[in-house]
Amino acid sequence: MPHDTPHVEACPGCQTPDLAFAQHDHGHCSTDALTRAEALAVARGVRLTPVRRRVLEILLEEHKAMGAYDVLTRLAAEGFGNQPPVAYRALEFLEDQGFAHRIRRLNAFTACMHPGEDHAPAFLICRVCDTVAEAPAAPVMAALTKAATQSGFVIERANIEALGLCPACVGTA
Amino acid sequence: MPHDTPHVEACPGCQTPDLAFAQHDHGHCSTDALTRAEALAVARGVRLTPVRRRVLEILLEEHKAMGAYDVLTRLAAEGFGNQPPVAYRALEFLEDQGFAHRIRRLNAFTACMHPGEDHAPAFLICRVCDTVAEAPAAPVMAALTKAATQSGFVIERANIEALGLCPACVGTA
DNA sequence: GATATGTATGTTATACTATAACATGTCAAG
DNA sequence: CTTGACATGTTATAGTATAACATACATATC
Repeated sequence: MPHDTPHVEACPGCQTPDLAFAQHDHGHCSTDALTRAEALAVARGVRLTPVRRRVLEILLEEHKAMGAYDVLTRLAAEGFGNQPPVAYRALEFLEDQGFAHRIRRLNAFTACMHPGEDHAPAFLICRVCDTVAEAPAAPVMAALTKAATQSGFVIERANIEALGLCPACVGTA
Repeated sequence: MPHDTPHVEACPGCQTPDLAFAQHDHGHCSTDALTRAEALAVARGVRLTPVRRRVLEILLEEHKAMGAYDVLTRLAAEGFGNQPPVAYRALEFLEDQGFAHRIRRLNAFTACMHPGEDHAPAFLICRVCDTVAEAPAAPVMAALTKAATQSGFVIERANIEALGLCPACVGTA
């Protein structure tokens, strides 16, 4: 088991929430997330095929929310399919496996920085610089689950997305 | 001030979260929400014009999430404009004023049942019967705000949407 | 190795969602 | 009565997503 240490404890850029917007060694985050995804795919018996893997790499490289058509453009330039379903299918796979997240507010997708860890992602979207941060949302999810349970509703998936101002843009505004 | 009593305390269908999915006197909810919206519009100096008002009525009547084009179809049938911007503008106004909510997961809109009350809406979407309930989410929002604040992020708006099974569909499945 | 089966991808076409841009109308203040 | 702000009408187009079917590729089984 090559991943005894959770990513959040090993990655300086992810260690604390307040660093989520700060500069950090993203190369480390990327390779780590990819390695984890590969291991998880094997463990689950699903196939991280070339297209799927490449899409994940692209999302990791860009390190920002990308539209399906942005991803598709990159894929096409590299000789993969150039029709929308190619991108959407790969993105759907990645989302199903928890390797990427869909940000509905932006009609966009972003790589998950903590694949394999059971986490409820909450996204903080800066309306000025468009930066997206994945915030730790276990308490948020807990509160949501509680509210749902009181109604007898069983949650399977949740989207938690906040729009506002990131630290940098709060300062300049 | 004609609205000393919060809607939630007066509406049997909204009083408790677990009734959100239950049958209730929706006619009451509708007229009440509309009355409140009218009063709020006056108080704020914004105009609840015929189109805007009609869109809100439609959302209240249907009592479910509607796509912009669904709304547009109804508007067109009633002699209002029949071009997309007509519907989108009215819906945007209603959302800005807190009279309606946008559910991004569904690309749809729904009337707010508690206009004027400062509430953070969370939506519980049943993937079987497509019913959408607006759950009380103050604790959820509090947790989200806390997480954001730790990053120095300032939240202006948030979407909290959960997909799963409503009480009725949990039973049959 | 041939073949069957499930899964993944290629491809065409189209459906659905949303907004830009500009013209026209309406209302209320000065 | 005209000016300015806001609302609506209208045309056109941009952007997002999926249905449906054909083909290829993997693995398991005979």
